[in-house]
Amino acid sequence: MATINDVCKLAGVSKATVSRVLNNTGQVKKSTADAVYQAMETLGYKPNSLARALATNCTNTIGLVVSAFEGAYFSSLMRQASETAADAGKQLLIMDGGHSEESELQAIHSLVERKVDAIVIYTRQLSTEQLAQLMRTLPVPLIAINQMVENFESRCICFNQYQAACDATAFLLSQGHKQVACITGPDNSTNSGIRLRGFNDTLAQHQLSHCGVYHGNYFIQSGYHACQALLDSKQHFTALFAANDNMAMGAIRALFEAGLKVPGDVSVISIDNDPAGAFLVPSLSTIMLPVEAMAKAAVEQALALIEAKKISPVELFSGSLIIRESVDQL
Amino acid sequence: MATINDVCKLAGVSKATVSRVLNNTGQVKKSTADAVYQAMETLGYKPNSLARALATNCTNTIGLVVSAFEGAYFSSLMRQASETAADAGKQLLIMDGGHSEESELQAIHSLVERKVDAIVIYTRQLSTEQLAQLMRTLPVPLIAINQMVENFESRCICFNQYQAACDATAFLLSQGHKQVACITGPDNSTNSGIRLRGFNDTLAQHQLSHCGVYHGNYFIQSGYHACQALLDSKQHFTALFAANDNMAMGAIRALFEAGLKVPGDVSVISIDNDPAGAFLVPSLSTIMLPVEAMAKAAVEQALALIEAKKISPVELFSGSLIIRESVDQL
DNA sequence: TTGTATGCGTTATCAG
DNA sequence: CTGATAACGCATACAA
Repeated sequence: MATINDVCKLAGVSKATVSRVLNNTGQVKKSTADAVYQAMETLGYKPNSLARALATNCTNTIGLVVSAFEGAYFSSLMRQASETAADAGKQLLIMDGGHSEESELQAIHSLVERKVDAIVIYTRQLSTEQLAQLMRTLPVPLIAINQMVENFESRCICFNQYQAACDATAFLLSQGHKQVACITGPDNSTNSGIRLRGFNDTLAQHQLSHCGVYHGNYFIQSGYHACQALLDSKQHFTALFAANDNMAMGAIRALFEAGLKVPGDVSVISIDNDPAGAFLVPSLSTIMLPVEAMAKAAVEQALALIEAKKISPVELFSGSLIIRESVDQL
Repeated sequence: MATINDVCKLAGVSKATVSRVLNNTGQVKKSTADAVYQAMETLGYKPNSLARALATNCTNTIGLVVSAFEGAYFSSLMRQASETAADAGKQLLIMDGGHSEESELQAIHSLVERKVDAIVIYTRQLSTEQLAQLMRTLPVPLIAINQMVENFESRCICFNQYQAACDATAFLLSQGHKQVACITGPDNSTNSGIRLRGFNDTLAQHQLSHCGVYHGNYFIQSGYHACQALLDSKQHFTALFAANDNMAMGAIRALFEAGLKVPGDVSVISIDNDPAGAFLVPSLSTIMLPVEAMAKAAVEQALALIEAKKISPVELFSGSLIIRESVDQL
């Protein structure tokens, strides 16, 4: 591995000059610049990013903490974040936040130790208080996806969870359903609670109440098991609202195994718009969650904070209803 | 951010001593060690990983290049690689290889510049010659998943693609099917070609030939479109072999839209064992691809190479048939 | 336009 | 057992 010193010798100049032509900083005579380029070329010189980072205190890296690698949601999140960062000449360092509060905190601190320039986190474990504290004390900007932190609104990229749940539920009601069950996320999850509230509030507006609420963990198996529990309860229902597409898929399987047809016997709607949903049989009605736009916004906000630009607040992202086959009129 | 110098002053010792207690290298009197610990504690000192990496030429990071973030296959790959690396005290730096040869090469070089200790790559673009050259010239160990490179067998983690395709096809034939079509991967992909060969060879062994071969790109949409093309060809077929679960899902949707029942009219089998396949209606028969074991093996092999241990060759991983509902007897 | 010298935060090799 | 001091590779203020 050739270093800057090797280039110096071959080009017959000093480190400072090489550094100048490397970074286009300061004036360099064309002829010497050419000599330097020539030397770099023949040596196959690549600057050592570690040394550069140590000297400049800037790694050109943005950290991303996700709470899972599985599922279309996180795939889209990672892809878009990666592309947005790349477009800005930064790299994305993806870390698994694991499934506990400690592991998420550890992931953050690990990124801090690695001197990333900013951190974007999708958290399912940290409270808004913890996030507020981190935003206050961390040596680098922290952007949160899907958590609203008071006094740090411009660092929060949020989706209108409540509205999405309301829209999904309202659509079921508009199709004549009056007996609606729900599979939502974990008991201790803020967003899961909000979606549940949207569901219940919408029912209440129509003088209805739910036919059972069960909790899953957003994975497909949990939807399957939650739906089995729902069926075991013998509560009659003609429609089901699942808090995400994966759980809806699991639920549809459980309904099928119970001899129930979708949407003939039970209509199903959920949230996310996993691309696979369009190809299922029946295809899945859902609320489109603009995760790519949110990921892009999160990284762009992080980039702005790195540049110490004045950060403009971010819009609240909202979903839109996508009607497919899994919901039928009663 | 407290540095080692701050710790020095507070503890009243030299950098060397602090470094010693930090890394458990050399003898330190218990009392001074305690003083150093105390100082680190009160200052909240965290060693700067960049400086450490610059001095030791070791970043404790392993690079992983994937060719997509989407799909259960890569999710499992990333998760397992991440966990295996973490268990060894290393971090995983995931990079998108993009969809071209150049972008894959760029990802590799980007990781090299970042001084990762080793690189694991799942490539769909690089030829074995290119990989051989990289393995020969790169300053860090390179491990390839799903490509066999001559003279570097111990750096290749491979799946028996051929056998998997044979097993899948043979199962269809064993169920009495004689008119079998195929949706495989891209035309220029080695593995796609191998799977196709396994398919054709197995048919030939039974004096049969295929009822159409179409190419997709492993995404669900491509399976859908490939199957539509197949249907448009008016070739009659009672079974379909798809090179991965995603394309099988897309194909099933296309069959459904054409009024064909799975498995009543057409049986479908594929390769991967995406966890979602078990929950589809009908559930998907497939060949289990042990991607997690392979990811683990890849990272472990990388770790061994970093330690300059003598690397033992790696087994050829093979699949196993998983029979579910999507295949029926003729 | 170019070179010198210093610092970034560690590790590691010496002496003491 | 401990402390100077020289790397590691690069950026940059200051001189020339």
